Amino acid sequence: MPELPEVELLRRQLERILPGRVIADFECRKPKLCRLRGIEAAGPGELVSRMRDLLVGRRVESVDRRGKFLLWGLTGGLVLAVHLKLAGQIVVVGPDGRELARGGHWAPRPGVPLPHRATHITFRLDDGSVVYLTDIRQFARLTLMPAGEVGPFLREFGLGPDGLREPVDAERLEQVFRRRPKAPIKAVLLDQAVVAGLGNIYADEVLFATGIHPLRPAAGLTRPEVEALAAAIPEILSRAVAEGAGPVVGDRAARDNGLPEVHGREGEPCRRCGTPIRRLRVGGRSTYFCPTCQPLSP
DNA sequence: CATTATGTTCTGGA
DNA sequence: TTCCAGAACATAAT
Repeated sequence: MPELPEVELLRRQLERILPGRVIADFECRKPKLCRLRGIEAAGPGELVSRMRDLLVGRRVESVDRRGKFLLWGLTGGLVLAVHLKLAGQIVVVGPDGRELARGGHWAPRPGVPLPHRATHITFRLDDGSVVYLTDIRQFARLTLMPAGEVGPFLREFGLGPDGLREPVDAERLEQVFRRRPKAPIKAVLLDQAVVAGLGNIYADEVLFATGIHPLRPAAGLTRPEVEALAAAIPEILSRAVAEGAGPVVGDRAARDNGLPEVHGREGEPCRRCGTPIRRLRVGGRSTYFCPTCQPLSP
C-alpha cells in the first residue's frame, strides 16, 4: 500500500469528513474483500448483506490508524479496519460532486470518473457524500469487528509499535534483529512486527539515511547503527508526512529535493556523494541504495 | 512478450 | 524445528 505516511495523510483527510456522518448505505461487489471478526458467522453468501445490516445506520465517531490499518470507530462499539494493501484507493466525493479526499495507490488516476470498474465498495453517507474504495488488484481488506476485538486482531498481524506515534526503542530493535541471524536488514525492516508502517520505499530511505547496506545481516549491525536506525525511522516517516508523501503525489520540485532520496532512483547520482544509485532485489522487492554511502562491510 | 508495481501470507526446502 | 526465499494473490502500465 501506501505506506504509513500516505495512510496517515489519508487518515487526516477522512478525520475532517467522516466523524459525525451516518452510513446510509453500503455496497460491495467483491465479497472476498470483506471480513467479520468476533461477530456471528454468516454463510459466505450472506457476508455482504450481514455487513451492510451492521454498517447502515451507524455514525462514524473516529478515524484512527495503526501501522497501515485505518480504523473507523462506529457507534454501537464496532470498528471497521481498512487495509489498502498494494493498490487500494479511497476517494470521497461530496454531495455537490466535488472531491473531498483521496488517498492510496494508483488506479484510477485523478480525473477518471468514479465508480471505476475496479470500485468494489461504496459507502453512501447521510449528507449525500460517497466514499469509494477502488482496488485494481483486489488485495484490500475490510474487517468489521467489535471494539474489543481490535487488540487481538492487530496482535494476530504481529504489529509492532507504530513508526510515527511511538519512539522506536533501540533496545527492542536489537532484540528483534538478533532473532534473525541471516536475514538481510532490508527484509527485516519490512516485517510489521519490527516497526508497524514501514514499507518498501521507506525501508530504503531509512537505510540510506543511516548508511547501512540493505543486504547486511540484521544481527550483524553494531549498536550505534541500531541506534541510528531507531532515530531515523520516526524522523523519515514524519518528514514524509510533512512533505505530503509519495512519488505519485507531489510536483517535480518536491521530488527533486524531498523524499524519496534513493528509492526509484536507479542510475541517478547519490545526493550525498554523486555515485550512481544501484538497484537489487531483496525479499522479492526492488531495493535501491548508494554503494558508496552504504558499504557492505561496516 | 517480459518486467514491474507503496503488501501480506503461505509453502517448501535448507 | 527454525528460518528464509520465492510463489501466490490479480491487474495494469511500461
